[in-house]
Amino acid sequence: MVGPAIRVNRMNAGHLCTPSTKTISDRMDAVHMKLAAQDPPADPQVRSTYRHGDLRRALLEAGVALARAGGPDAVVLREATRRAGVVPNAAYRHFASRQALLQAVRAEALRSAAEAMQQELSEIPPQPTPADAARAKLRAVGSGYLRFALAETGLFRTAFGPKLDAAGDASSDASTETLDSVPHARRGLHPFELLGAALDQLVDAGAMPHERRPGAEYLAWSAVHGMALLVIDGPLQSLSHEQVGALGQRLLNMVEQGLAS
Amino acid sequence: MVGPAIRVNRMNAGHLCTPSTKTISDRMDAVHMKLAAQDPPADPQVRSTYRHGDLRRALLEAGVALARAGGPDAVVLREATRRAGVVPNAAYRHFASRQALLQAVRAEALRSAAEAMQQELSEIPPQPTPADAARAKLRAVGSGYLRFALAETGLFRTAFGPKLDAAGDASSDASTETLDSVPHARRGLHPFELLGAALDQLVDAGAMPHERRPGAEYLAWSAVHGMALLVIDGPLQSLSHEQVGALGQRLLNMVEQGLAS
DNA sequence: TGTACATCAGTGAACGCGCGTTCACTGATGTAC
DNA sequence: TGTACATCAGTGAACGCGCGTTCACTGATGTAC
Repeated sequence: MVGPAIRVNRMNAGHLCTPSTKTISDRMDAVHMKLAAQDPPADPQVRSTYRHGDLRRALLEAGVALARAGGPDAVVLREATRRAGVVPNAAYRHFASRQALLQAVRAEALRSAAEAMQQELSEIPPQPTPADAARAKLRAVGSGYLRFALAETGLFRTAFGPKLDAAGDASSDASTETLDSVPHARRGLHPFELLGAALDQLVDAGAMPHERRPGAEYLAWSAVHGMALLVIDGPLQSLSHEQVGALGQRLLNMVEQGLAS
Repeated sequence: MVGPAIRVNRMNAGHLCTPSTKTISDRMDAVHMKLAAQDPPADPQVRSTYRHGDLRRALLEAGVALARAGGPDAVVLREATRRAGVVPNAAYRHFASRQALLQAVRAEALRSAAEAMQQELSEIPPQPTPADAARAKLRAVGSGYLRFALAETGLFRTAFGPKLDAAGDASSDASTETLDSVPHARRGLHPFELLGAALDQLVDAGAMPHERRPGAEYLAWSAVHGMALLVIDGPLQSLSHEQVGALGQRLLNMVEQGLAS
C-alpha cells in the first residue's frame, strides 16, 4: 500500500470570500459572479497538509457556490467534497448527512437574502412623514426580495424553495419545523421579520388599520414571492430587469393600496 | 430462449378514469384520491395480449398519477412503464424521452387546473351589477387556483412549477417556450386566459381603470401564486383548509382593492 | 525539553440503488393479393 | 376465402452514470508526563 497521496498546494485559508462578508452592492453583477462561481467546477483544490484546516467551512462554501449556481438540488455532497479537495466520506466528519449540509447552506442563503433587503432598507432617503417612512420600508423590503430573487436565483430557491428538495410534496417529516426553528443569521433578522417590522411601523404611523395587521405579512409576502417565481421560472422569464422593476413597483403599489384601504 | 412471458390479465381498457372526465366536485376528497393513487405502487398491471392496446394513454395516466402523488420529479419513466405492465424501453414507442412524457403530463395538469377554476366560475350566483359579476369572477378564478393548489398539490407543482425540473435555475434551452407554446386543453382555456377574461370584464364594467389593464394579470397571478406556494411548502403549511380559505379571501380583497383604486 | 501516546480528521475501497437510454430481436396484427 | 407478407409495438439484456453512505484504516496533531 502506498503512502497517503497528499495533493500538494497552498492551504485555502479563507481565500474564498465567505458570503457573510460579501455585500450585494455589486447588484446586477451578481449574475456574473454566479457564472464565475460555476467556472471552476473541476478545480482539484489541493492542499499541502494532511489535515485540511477548516473543512467544515470549505464544504459549506462549496455548498453555497453550488446552491448559487443551481439551487438546492445542486447541493451535492460528493461535488462539495470534490471542490474542497477531499474524499467524499470526509464530509461525514462535519455533517451528518447531505440534508445537514443542505440545511446549513439554506441558513446561509437566508442570511444573504436578509442582507439584500437590509441593503435596500439602508438606501431609503429621508421621508417627510412617519407614514411615508413606513411605506418606503415596506417597498424596500419587497424590492430587496425581488432583486435578490433575480440576482441570486439559486440562493433564492435554496432559501425559499420547498424544504424537501425533490420529494415533490414536501413530505411531512420535515414539516415539523416552524418558521422560528429555521436557523437564521446570528446578527440580522430573518427576511420575514424585516417584513413584519415594516408592517408594524405602517400601523404605528396610522397608514394601516391595526385590525388588519395580524397575518398581513403573509399577504404582502404572497404577492412578492409569487412575482419572484413568475419571473424566475414562470411566464415572466423573458422580461428585462427594467421591466421586472417596473412591474414590481406596480405590484408594491397594489399591496400598499390593498393593505391600507 | 423462452417464449415471451406475457403476463395474463384483463386489458386496461380505460378503466382508469382519465382526468379529463374527472370533475373536482369531490373537493377536498382529492387529497384522499391522491393517497389512493400512490397506494398501488407495485401493481404488476398485467394484460392478456402481446400488444398493449393503448400504451400511450396508459403511460400518460400513470405519469399523471405519479405527478399527482409527487410532483414533476416523481414522473419517472421506468415507474410509468412498470405501472403500465410493460418493459421500460417500450415507452420510447410513444414518447421520445422522459421530458416528452413529462410535457404531456404537464398539459394534463394544466387542464385539471383550468377545470378547477371553471368549476368555481360556474358556481357563482347571479350578481346585481356587471361590476359585481366581474369581481366575482376574479375571485372565483383566484379561489379555484388556491383550491387546486391545496387539493392537488402534485399536479399544481407539475403545471406551474419550474419548467426544467431539477436543474435549479431552469436552464435557457427550454426557456424558448412562451406562454402560448405551452400545450393546453383542446376545449377550455388556459388558466391564465381565464384570469385575463375576468380582468377584461372588470374593465368593461368600469370597476378598474383601463390604463391599468395591461399586465394586471401578472399582478393578480403573483399574489395568488405566491400564497399557494407559501401554503404548500412555505411557512403556511400548517394552516387548516379553513384558515387558508380565510387568508385567501383577504388576499383577494387586497388584489381587488389594489387593482381598482 | 524531550518522548509516549491518545485523538480524530481524512483515506481508500466498496456497496447498492435507480435512473434514462440504446441495441438487436420477436411475434401479433392487419393488409394486399 | 385463404395465404404471404410487411409493419411496428413490445421484449430482453445491457450500458454508464453519479449518487449517498458505510467500513476499516492511517497518520498528523497536540497534550500529558
